[in-house]
Amino acid sequence: MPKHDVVAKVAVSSVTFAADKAYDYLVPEQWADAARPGQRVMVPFGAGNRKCEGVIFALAEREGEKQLKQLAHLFDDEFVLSQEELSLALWMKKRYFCTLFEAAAVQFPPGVWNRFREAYTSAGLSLEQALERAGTGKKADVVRAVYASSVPLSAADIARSVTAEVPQRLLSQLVRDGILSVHIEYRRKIGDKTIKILSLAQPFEKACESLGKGALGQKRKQVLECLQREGSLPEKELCYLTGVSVSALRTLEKMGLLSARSEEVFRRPSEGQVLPAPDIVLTPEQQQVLDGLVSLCMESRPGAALLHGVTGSGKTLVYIALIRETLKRGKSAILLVPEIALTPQMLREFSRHFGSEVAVMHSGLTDAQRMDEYKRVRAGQARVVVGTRSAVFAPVSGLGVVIIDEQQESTYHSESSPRYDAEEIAKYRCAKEGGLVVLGSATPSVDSYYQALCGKYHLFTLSERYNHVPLPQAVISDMRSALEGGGAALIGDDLRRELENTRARGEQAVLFINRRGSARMALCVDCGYVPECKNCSVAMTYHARNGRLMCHHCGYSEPLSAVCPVCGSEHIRLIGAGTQKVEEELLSCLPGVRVIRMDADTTSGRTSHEKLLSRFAHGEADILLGTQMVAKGLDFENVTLVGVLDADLSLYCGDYHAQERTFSLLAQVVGRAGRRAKPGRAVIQTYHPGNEVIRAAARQDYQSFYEHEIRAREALQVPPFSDVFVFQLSGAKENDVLRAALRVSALVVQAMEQHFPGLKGPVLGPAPCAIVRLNNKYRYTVSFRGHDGREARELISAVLNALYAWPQSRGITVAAIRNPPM
DNA sequence: AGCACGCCGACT
DNA sequence: GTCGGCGTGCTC
Repeated sequence: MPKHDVVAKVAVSSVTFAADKAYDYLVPEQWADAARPGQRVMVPFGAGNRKCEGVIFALAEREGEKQLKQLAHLFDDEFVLSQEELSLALWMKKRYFCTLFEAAAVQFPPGVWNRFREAYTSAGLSLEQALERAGTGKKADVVRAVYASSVPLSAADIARSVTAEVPQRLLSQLVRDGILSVHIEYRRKIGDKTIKILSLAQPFEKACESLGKGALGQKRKQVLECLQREGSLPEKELCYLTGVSVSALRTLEKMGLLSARSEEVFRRPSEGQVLPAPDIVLTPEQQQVLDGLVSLCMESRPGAALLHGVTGSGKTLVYIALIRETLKRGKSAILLVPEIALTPQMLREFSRHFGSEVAVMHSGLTDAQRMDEYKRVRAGQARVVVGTRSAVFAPVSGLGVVIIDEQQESTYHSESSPRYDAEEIAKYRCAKEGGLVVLGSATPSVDSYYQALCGKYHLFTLSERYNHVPLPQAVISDMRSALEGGGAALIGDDLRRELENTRARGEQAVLFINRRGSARMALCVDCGYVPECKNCSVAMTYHARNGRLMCHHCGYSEPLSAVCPVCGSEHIRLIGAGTQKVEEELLSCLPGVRVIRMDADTTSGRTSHEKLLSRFAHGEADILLGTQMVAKGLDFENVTLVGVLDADLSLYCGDYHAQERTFSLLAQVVGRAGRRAKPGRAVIQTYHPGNEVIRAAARQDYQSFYEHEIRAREALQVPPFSDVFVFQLSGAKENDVLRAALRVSALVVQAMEQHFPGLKGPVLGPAPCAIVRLNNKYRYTVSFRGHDGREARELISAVLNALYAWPQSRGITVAAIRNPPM
């Protein structure tokens, strides 16, 4: 009997919130010296002892005689969370109501979690012996599959090869009976990110011969036809165009009808051509802000600063100067940007200033690249991290400053568990490490601005545009008159005139269409039927490029039918002002105009996006037309006109963020015009020309927007005056979800009355979410308002635990969110 | 979430 | 008689 006395407290994946805690495992002697807190492990978990990933949170002496399981595997010590990171995970569990494992896992570079798998091989018996021991039925099939394979198979491989579900239990039994053996296999080192390009392996006619007749044959034929037309296509693209699944393509590949090759898809911005860093020349105003920020950094408890700079005031230059100062003091810096702003131009800019000191972290990188960057940061080779939301966890040492650019963007809130807010994580880290949080924006969130005015944040303002370029002159164009004149024109007279003038001067224009308005739906004119997604309660969107109706939420698609499935009518029309329709209208009112369209139809890959932009930059078109994606971060010398086609569409929807979002979007779009020498103009088309938000955005007048909005917030008692807590419930059966939501509501009321007298106030809901059914799950919310603090968090934890303890909550998942974005 | 244990109906 | 349906309780 070996002496085991070291116990590891492990956060285990696949544990639900209800059962979440650190589980005790014995550390086998072979690892007794190697095991450390923060290390990744595999553990047997649950009745089936299925192998789960885990993270050691602590090591302890064994106490009591309780039967404990052993760690199954201790991973290498390449990626280990520090004590601080483990503490952060504990804090995140309390704050975001996630599991310990989830909170720990986000702090590792993504690739580390899928570098291994459980692999099954023969235990060395002959096939006859093995079959005899295994018996008949499914077990025999599994045994045959594994024994026939020359390479180890994962559970998924086995399931695929016997074309049936294979429960873990069955595999465990076969291992226990000495028929199969299992080991953990590190997969081949992650290579460069590639995409799969498919093409016909045989001449089209010949390939068609081997297809079946039925529906399946038809679908396959479509794939072949598509390739015949296009030559070769990326796998994803082929799925999009034909609506078949990836696995269906794999089958065709196996049948020898398609051939595949790999192509590298993304390259790190090359470090070879590092240009000398240009001198930073700050305006007096910028210098003053910089001095203020730097002196805050010097304080022992720096806190947070809000940098409010109008569009074009040169915030980026201040960031760069601030980071430089931070490095000089021997500290590190993190700059967070919204996904969309992370353009190659911007990265190049940072490389020029900081060279190899910059590490980039965002989802466009391959896992291997992210791990490399992670290692460079941890080793102290890169002390400047530029990245999106998750870069806030970058393992820098001596954190001097975290800058969050365009701080109001909702991309800083994670939408899946752990639902963290990067800004809060930044504050937590800076509070521990003595760093400064800088929130930068042209249109700060109302909440942050309020905190700044209260003195909770230090407020800095950049009110002059860099080089004194004047703000664009914005015109609000009343579209109601266009409506009266019959026909719902998309381009009003004001905008048309401006477009003509701009074109006559040889300058360019950017037109922006709200995403909500760009959706084109199918409609049966006779019975009013609108095709909905079969998984979600939303109308499907028509995509001209593949002629299919697609669901933007779950990815389901079907061909546009010429006949109404309800009444049999053939009068199916497409409605909605898609970018394509706008393009048609542009061409008819400005003959010969050159338009580049940017939307889901024209930009499927990252490269096509960039290609379109560079074509526009080179003057290959007069007008760039697109959805949100044209609103941000673009900076073209020759663009002097910006048009917003439907400014209202995001105003009157749903929650209390709508006004703020609309203002921010419009102000950014308007700010795009005339950023250099030439003066800019903007036309905002709206059906509500008197709306305060739109008028303020046209003037780029944040102050008056704020004054207006803060009063509304006070009246509604929403942030910053009160916090909003939302329980989001979802499940497959609508009645069950509703019942659970009612239960949550009752539990909250009860808890308030009995244990949390400090929290009182109306409990709202259950209310259906905007999209009640999403991916075949029904969704309801329950919410209440109150001040955030220990009490509120304890109440939520208590309610969640009580709900999970309630038998009828089976099959229901609940998330609790404080002040949800969007 | 999985998975096992347990208790009821339709099959060899 | 037993294979397999899904109700309920636990996971070191």
